Amino acid sequence: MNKRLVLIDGSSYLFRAFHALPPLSNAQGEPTGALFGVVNMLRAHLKDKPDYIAFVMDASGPTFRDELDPQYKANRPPMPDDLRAQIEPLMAIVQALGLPIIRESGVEADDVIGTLALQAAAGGVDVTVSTGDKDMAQLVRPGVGLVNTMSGSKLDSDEAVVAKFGVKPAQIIDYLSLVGDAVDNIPGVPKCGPKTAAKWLGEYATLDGVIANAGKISGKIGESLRATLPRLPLNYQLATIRTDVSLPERHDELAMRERDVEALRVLYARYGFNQALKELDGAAVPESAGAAMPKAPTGLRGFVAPPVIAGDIDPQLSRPGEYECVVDEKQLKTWADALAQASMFAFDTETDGLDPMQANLVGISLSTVAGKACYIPIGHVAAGEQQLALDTVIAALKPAFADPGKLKIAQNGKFDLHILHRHGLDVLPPLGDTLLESFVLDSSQRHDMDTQAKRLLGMDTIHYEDVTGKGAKQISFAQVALDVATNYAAEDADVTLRLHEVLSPKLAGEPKLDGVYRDIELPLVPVLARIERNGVLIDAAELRTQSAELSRRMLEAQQRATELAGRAINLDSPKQLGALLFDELKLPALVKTPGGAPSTNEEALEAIADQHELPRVILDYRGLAKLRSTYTEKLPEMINPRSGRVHTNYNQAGAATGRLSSNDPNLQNIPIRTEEGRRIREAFVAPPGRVIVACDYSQIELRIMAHLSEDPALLRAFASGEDVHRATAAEVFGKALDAVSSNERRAAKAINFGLMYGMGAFGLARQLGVPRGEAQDYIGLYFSRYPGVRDYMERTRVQAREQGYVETVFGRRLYLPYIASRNQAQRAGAERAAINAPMQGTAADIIKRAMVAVDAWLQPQNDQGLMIMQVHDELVFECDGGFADTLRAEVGQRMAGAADLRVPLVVDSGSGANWEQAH
DNA sequence: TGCTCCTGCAA
DNA sequence: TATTGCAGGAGCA
Repeated sequence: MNKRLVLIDGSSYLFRAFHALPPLSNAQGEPTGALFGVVNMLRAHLKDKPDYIAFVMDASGPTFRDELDPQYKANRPPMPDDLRAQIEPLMAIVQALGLPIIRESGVEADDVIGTLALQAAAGGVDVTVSTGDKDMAQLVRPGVGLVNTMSGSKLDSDEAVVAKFGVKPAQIIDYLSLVGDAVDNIPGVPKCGPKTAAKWLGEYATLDGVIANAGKISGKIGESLRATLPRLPLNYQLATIRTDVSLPERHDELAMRERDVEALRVLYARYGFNQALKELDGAAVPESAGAAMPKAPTGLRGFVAPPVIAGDIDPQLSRPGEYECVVDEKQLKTWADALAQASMFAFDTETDGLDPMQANLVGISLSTVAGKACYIPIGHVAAGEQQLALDTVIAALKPAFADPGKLKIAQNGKFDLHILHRHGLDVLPPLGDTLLESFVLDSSQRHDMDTQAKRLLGMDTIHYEDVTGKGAKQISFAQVALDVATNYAAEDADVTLRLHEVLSPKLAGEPKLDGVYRDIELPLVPVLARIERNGVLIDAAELRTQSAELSRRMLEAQQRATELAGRAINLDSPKQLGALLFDELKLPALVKTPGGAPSTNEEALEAIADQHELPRVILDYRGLAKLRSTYTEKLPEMINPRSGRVHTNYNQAGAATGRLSSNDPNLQNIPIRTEEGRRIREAFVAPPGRVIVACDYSQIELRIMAHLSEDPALLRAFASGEDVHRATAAEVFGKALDAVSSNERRAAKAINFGLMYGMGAFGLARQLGVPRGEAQDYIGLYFSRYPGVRDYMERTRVQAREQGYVETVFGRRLYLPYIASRNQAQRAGAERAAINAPMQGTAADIIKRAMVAVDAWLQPQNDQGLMIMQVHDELVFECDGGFADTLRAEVGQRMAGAADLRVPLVVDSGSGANWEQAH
C-alpha cells in the first residue's frame, strides 16, 4: 500500500468558508465562522490519518504572477477585516493540531501544492489535494487527486475531470486560458464559455492548436478569438501552476507532530468549538459518530452553533443505501406496514414526462429510514407480470399518505402531488420539501437534488440522464429496466430523507427562516398545486384571429422595410439590422449591447427614428412579431387537450427575493402596456356563466418602503389615502396637490420606482429624458423631503455589508456575496439588489400569505370560485357570475389583512368576461 | 441539438 | 449606470 500525502489549500478554504458560512462570533465578539469551517474540514482530514500532511497558505506580498501581469487579481476585493482577523487564530489551531504549515513568499499556495504533489507522486506517494479551487484540476494525474470537502466533490481521474470540465487534466491550463477568470481578472476570449472552450480543445487538443487554427473558426466568436490571440500566451502563463518551486521541506518530511492538547483546549474553548472540545476530552471519536447533526449550543454564551456545513460532512451521511424493488403483494405489505409505523417518510414519483398535468405514473419510491428505500414499479412497459397494478399500490399506500400524523417529505413535492392526485392518491399535510428547505436557507444556492446531495451529504447520485440517456436517444423512464430504475428511483427517496435530516436541523437553528419555511412556503405548496391544476381558459379562436391580423401587419412592415433597405433583410436578425442601419445607412450607433456590439434595441432605434424612416418600421415590426411569436401563436399550443385549459408551472424556488416565477407558459408577462398587447388579455376568458375576477395590491412595494423606512411624509401620504405619486410630486416640486401637472406626476412616479431599484441620477435622467443635473436635483429634493427613505437605504447598505445579507419583514434572507467586492460594478450591483430585495421580498411574502388565506376560504366554496393565476401583486380568479361580489369582498379582505404594516394595504379589484375587462 | 447573444414582455 | 424573472429567434458548430 502506498503512503499517502494530503495537501490542504488553506487559503482557498478560508476564503470559501468565510463566504459560505454565517458571520458567527464567539462570546468575545471575535469572528469565527470561517475558522469553524476550516477547522472542521481539517479534523475530517485528520481522521483519515494520512502518512504526510501539510497546510499550505498564501504568504503576503506580490508573487511572480503580479510581475507577469500588473492587472492580475486587480479586481480582488481587499480581505474583509472579519476574515483577516481569523487568520492568526487559524494558524494557531493548525499549529496546535500538529500540522506542518507552509507559507512561501513570491509564489501562491497553488504553486507550493503543485510542487509537492508532483514530487511526492514521483516518489510513489498517493497525493490528495484538498482545495476549493478548480484551477488545481490541472494537477490531476495517476497518484494525484483533488477533493473539495466543502462541496463534497472529488476529481481523482481523467474521467472525473472530463466529466466536470469537458477536457482532460492536461488541457485545463489551455481551457482556463480561453475561458478566463473574472475573479483573478484574467480576460478570456469574449463569448467563449466553458462549452465553447471544451469544444475547441476537443478539436485542436491544445491552446496552441486553437491559436494555429483560429482562422478556421468562423462567425462572431471566431473574430472574438482572433482579437484575443495576443493575450492568450500570457493567460497560459498565469494559469499554469508551478511545480518547480524550491521549498525548505520535502514531501516526506511533512509528518504530523504531536498535537498540543492543552493549547487546543484553550483555543477551542475560546472560539466556542464545543463539538471539537468534547472530542478532545472524550479521546477518540467513534467512527460512527452517528449524531451527524450539530449539537445544540451548550455553555459558552454568545456562540451560536452553525448549521451543518460541507466541511463537516459525516462519512456516515454518504454511506450507500439498500434498495429493494417491490414487485409482489407481500413486499408491498411490508412497506405499507413500515409506513404505518413511521412518523415520517420520503417519497418520490417517476413518470414518463415532465408535464405534471399529462405525465403518467411509472413508479413510486419510498424511504422511512435513511439508507433504506424501495421502488415500486407500476408503469414499466417491459415489466409484464413483474409489477403490481396501480390500484393495488394506491390502495396500500393511501392510509399513510393521508395520515395527518405523518410527515411526507419530497423534493419539489408539488410535482409529485400533481402526479399522484391524477392517479387517485392524495397527499395530505403535513408535508416537508427539501427543495424549499434549501431555498429558504439560502436562496442563492442551487437546489436540485444532485447538487444538494453532493454539497450536504458528499454523495454522488445517479443522474436522470445516466439512466434514460439524453437528446434524441433519450428513452422514457417507463422503458428503463427494473434493476436500473430501482437503483435510481429508490436513491431519490433515500437522498430526500437524508437531505431532510441535514436541512431540518439547520432550519431549526434559524427560527426566522424556519418560520418562513413553515408558515409561508410549506402551506403554499398545495395552494399552488390547485392553482396550476385549475388552469385558465384560453380563447384560442380569438388568438388565431389576432395572429392573422398581426401576420398581415408584419408583412406590410416587412415589405416597407425591403423598399427602404433596397434589399431583402431579416427583421428578426439584430445582426443584419445592425449591418444595414449602422454600416450601410451610416446612422449613428448610440447604444451598445452588453457584448459591445452596436445595439438595435428600442432605445437605439427611437434615438435615430427622426433621421430615417426605417427605424420606425423596424420598431413596428418588432412589436407585432413579439406579440405573435410569444403570445398569440404560443398560448393556443399550450392548451392541455384533457382539460382544454392552460396550466402554467409556478417555480417556488426560482427568484432569489422569494417571488414566484411562472413558466411553460410564463403567465406573469402577458402584455398590458400597449393597446394591441392588452388585447391578448381578452383571450383569457371565463366559461359561460362564469367571470374573471382580478384583485391586486395598490403600490405594495412603495407601501413596504414606507413601512420599512418609517418616513413621516411617506407614511402620511399612504395613511390619508393620497395618490402617492402626486403627493411625491407635490413634495418634490413644492406645490399643492391639485397644482401638480401630469408631467410632474410622471417624474415623481419615475423617481419612486427608480429609487426602489437603486437607480441613480444617470438612470433617472435617461428615463425622464432630462439632463443629468436636473435628475440629480430631483433626487436631492426627494431625499430632503423624505429623509427617512434616504436613511433607510443607507442603513440597508450598511446592514448588507456587515451581515452579508438583507431580510424581509418576515425574516426571509437574501445573501449578497458581492456586497464587499472591491470591483465597483459588482459591489454597486449588490447594493442595488440589497435595497430592492427587502421590498420585493416582503411583497412576495405578503401575497404568499394572502394566497394561503384565500385558498383556505375558497376551498369549502365548492368551485363557485377558483384561484387561477398569481402575477406578483395580483391574484386572478374564475367564479360564478353571481359569486363575483362576494369573492371580491372576501379576497380583498384577506389580501389586505395578510400583513400588519405601518400603512394600510389597499386592494383594488374588478370583474368581467375576460382578464382585460377584470382590470 | 445545444449554447450564446440579443431583444423584450411583466411586476 | 434600475430589481426580479421567462422566452423567442438568430447564428453558430
